[in-house]
Amino acid sequence: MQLLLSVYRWNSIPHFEGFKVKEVTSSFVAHDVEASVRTFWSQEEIYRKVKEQKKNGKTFFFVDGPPYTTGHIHLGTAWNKILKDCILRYHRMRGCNVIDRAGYDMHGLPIEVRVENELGFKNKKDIETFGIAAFIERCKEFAITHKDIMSDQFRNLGVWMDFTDPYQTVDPQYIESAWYILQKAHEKSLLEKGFRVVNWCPRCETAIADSEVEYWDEQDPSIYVKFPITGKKNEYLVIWTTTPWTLPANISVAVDAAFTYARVRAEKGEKEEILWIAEELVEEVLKRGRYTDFTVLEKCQGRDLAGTVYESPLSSAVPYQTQVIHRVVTADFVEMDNTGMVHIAPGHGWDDFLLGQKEGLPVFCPVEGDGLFNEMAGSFAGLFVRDANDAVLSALGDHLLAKQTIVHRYGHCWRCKTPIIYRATEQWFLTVPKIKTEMLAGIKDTTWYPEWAGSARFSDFVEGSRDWCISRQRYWGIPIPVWQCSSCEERKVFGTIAELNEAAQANLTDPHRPYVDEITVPCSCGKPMQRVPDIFDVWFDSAMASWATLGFPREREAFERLWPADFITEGQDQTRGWFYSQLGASIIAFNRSPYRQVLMHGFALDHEGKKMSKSCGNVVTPEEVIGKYGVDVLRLYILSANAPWEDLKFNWESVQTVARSVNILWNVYRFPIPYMILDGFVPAGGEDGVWDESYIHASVREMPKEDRWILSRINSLAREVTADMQEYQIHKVTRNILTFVLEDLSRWYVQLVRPRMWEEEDAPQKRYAYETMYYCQRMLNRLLAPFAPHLSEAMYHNVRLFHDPVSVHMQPWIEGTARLIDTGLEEKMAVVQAFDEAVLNARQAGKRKLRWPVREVVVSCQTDRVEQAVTEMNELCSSRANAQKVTVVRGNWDKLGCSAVPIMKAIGPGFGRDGPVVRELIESAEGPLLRDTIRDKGEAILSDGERSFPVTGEHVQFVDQLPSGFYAAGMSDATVYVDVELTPEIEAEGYAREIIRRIQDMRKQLDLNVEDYIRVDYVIGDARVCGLIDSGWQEMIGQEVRAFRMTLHDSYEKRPIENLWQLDRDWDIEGITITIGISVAES
RNA sequence: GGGCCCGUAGCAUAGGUGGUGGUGCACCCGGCUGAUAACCGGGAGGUCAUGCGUUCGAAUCGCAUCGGGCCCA
Repeated sequence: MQLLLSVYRWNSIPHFEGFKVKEVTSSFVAHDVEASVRTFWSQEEIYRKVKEQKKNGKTFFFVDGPPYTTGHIHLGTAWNKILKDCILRYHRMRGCNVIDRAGYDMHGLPIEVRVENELGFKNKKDIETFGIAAFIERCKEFAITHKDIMSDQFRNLGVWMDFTDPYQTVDPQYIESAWYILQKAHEKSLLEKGFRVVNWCPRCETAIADSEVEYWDEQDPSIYVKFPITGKKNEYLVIWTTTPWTLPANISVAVDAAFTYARVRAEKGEKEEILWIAEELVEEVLKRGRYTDFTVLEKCQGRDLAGTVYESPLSSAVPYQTQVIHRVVTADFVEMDNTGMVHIAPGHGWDDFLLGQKEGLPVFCPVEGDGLFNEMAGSFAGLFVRDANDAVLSALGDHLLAKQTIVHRYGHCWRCKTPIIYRATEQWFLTVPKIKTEMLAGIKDTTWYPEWAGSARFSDFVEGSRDWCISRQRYWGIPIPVWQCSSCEERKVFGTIAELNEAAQANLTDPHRPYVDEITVPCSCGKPMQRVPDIFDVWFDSAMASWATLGFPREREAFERLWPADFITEGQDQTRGWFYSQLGASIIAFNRSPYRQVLMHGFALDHEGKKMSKSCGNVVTPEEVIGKYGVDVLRLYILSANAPWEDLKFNWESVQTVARSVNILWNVYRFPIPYMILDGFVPAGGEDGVWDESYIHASVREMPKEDRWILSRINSLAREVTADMQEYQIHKVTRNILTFVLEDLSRWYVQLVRPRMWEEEDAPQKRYAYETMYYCQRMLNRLLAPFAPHLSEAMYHNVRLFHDPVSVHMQPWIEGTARLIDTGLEEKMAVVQAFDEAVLNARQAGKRKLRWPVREVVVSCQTDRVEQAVTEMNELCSSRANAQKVTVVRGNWDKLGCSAVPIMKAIGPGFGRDGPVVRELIESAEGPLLRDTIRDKGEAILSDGERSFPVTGEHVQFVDQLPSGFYAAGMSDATVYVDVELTPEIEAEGYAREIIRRIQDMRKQLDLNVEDYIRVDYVIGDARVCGLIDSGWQEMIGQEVRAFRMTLHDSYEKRPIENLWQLDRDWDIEGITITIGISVAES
């Protein structure tokens, strides 16, 4: 036997031409491995070469959902790109020519706000003063530098997408794609200009989308206000609001037609008033107003109140209010809370506005874009709306019935966090509801993963879609390509820059503001047409990504060949974001869904399932994980932790577990390498430097069972993994692969082939082991490549032959070869594994270490399955169990006795005062005989010589009695019995193995080379054990530990004093002290 | 307030079409020591969020409640 105690230096090992496998580090150092792989990729331009290799394959058109260029990625962004990367790598391995152009979302308010902060700006006037051109150049610079930073971060995740030429929403060509769609919308009459109430940020002075509104709790006044009814004395309608500043714009009061309202006389000390309040709420409202008593005078339904005319309580402060005829109307959104009457200001609320349209109410909005009241607001002019609340309250005077404060969710601008207001303004809209049917059909034409993401969630969302306000009163964005005549109603929508240049006789190249604003187009009426000043909502920008990334409309060929996208994947928040905007735009432009398959993924949350946020301090960054465990561990963790569409609850412990699995993988990989190097192993057929599987296919029939088994297992694995990939069950895929590595490769196959690996002769058995192991490595690397691209590359790189492709990522995917799969063998091996576990279990019960042989293991089995497996694999079973023989018996084992235990609970009532007699009879009966009798005849007659007692199954239970020295353990459908009784022979071998192990350990402590010989001098004080070893085991020990000379003494005193050993120490073996000294022999 | 998803041992995760809850980590005990700052085995640990219902029988089906996520209002 060959000893392999020290680490080989690879350059000192001879190797064959064409295959130069190297020794590898003893544990997996992620950073070194990943860094060297990264260097290899960039130096050898592997990504480019892989794409080159696949360029004639079937195209797989993927569209990257463009991240916003904030400049930093978080765990969710990392997940998103890792998911995309592994799917794209998988398709490339399957031979696809993958369109993998990355994209970036680079316009919009977030960047404007960042730049404003950098420049110390407070509002829009500062920007105008600074100059729009200078400002947007700063925005552009910000977007581009941050785009580059993010590309580097993505590359560091091992993501292989085209980051050298990403599509960018700021490119003129991209902007044209947006113009194109607006032109289409215009042609289809889906573009409307309208006066509407929108979410408005008074700081940014622009409309913002519903999706840009963030809600959180805010403290606001909660007031009850009396509106005097015209022509009645001292009689009021009572309304409730949390926004006093909207009262100057009050036009109406809404009631529910079916609610009952009460007219009550309310008393407060001397004072009396007549109030209208919803009947159910009277008491509560009056309590808040500190009224002392009330009487219900009259009741009526809401519909009867409609038409009632009232005065504004602010008419003296707001002159405009005196011109308004305020009346009560009915509405379906009124609820039975507060007063049951709703204050309506059509200029300040969406519902209010719609109701106003329906009822023909005037839209009054005395608030400017900066949130200040204008002259129309009378005495409030110049005040900021939220600051005007107090002024409004005092102007209400006695009309204020009650005032409290309330904490409620209120909307804020997502960028600057200013509380938003609702404001009626002129905006541009896409009338999405008109294309709802087509959108729903588009959803059905798309395959969704999971299915409910489309059929339930997204469909519901589209079902409730409203007009989309696409205009923003800002600077850094795609200008809306609408030119309007200054004098007539004429307007034009341009679809390309060329079209515009031609119409305007201009030479515009950069279509951004302010350059595009300078272009005027002559109108047919003779007057110039000017561009409307607005830009697009930034959410609109990415809507056309699927064709903009192909250069459409400027380029047509790629679009016609590739569009729509084969696949996209984004987070669940994009249901209302990118999934929606793309679908809408695509229906407008082409009347079909822009994607064929959509995978909706989850969010990255903290370990408690809470959102990660800076303020909570629970943020985990990708860099942190990479710093501790490396990129591939992060990737494998994130991909295996849960299904893609479920939220990820980040958990460091689980990351650690994945890291451990990866380390075991690394160990499995490096385990055979020293032996292969030593033997100069070259895989069969590899002499020409290219490996193929033909040898395995040709030899599989001759190979040992365990080799055939692992070959079968890895091919079964490939099949399962391929099937799961089709369904994007990536968590199952990665778990399955890691489990295979741990259970099948590391814990089983490697253990089984170990002895074959260290055989000295060039035996066919060893060759098979090498070939099998080599095959597994090559296959496993491919299966791992999409998920752990660095690790698989590093391993592949070391075991590939000289003319094999240089990268594992150029290797084809494997789907599993049917002829290598032997499910029967896999099932039998599963039985052996269960047997192995049971034996270890029984040994433990019998306190017999695995190192000590046992005489016999008996398997009593209930099924053919176990019987066949243990019979056919008997040799393997014996070797695993370290047993001299493994015996299979069907049914009960005849040496198994049983003892009868009386059940007194049944014997007492059954036999009365004879109970104790029966008990003794049962206890002294012969167990097996009694058991068989009761089994066969239903009862047994026990007699004490005088009387007989019929005993049945209810009186007695039977307990197995193991023969002396045997210990049992159960397994599925069988029980194993292990005889741990010692014989001198077994004991001798046991001690010999114990001694060998100690000497090996000492060699390791001395850091001896494998080829070094030693001298051993040892003392066994126990005369009997000394005798056992001396009776023929010394030679075996000597061989195993590579000793020239073994000197054994039966007492310490007999040791030659003059000898000094390089290492000399006492060992306690099974309670016996053995002293061992070793030294290197000078040959 | 509404839609969708999720809630299984300390933590994480399996459990189509209902039939006595598996696995990994951590923990405790033991083994191994020619992959070794590794590895293997065993043990303990669960009101399957809660309640009600359908059923001979529910983690699995239905309804309601609570908690979490995304989205909408």
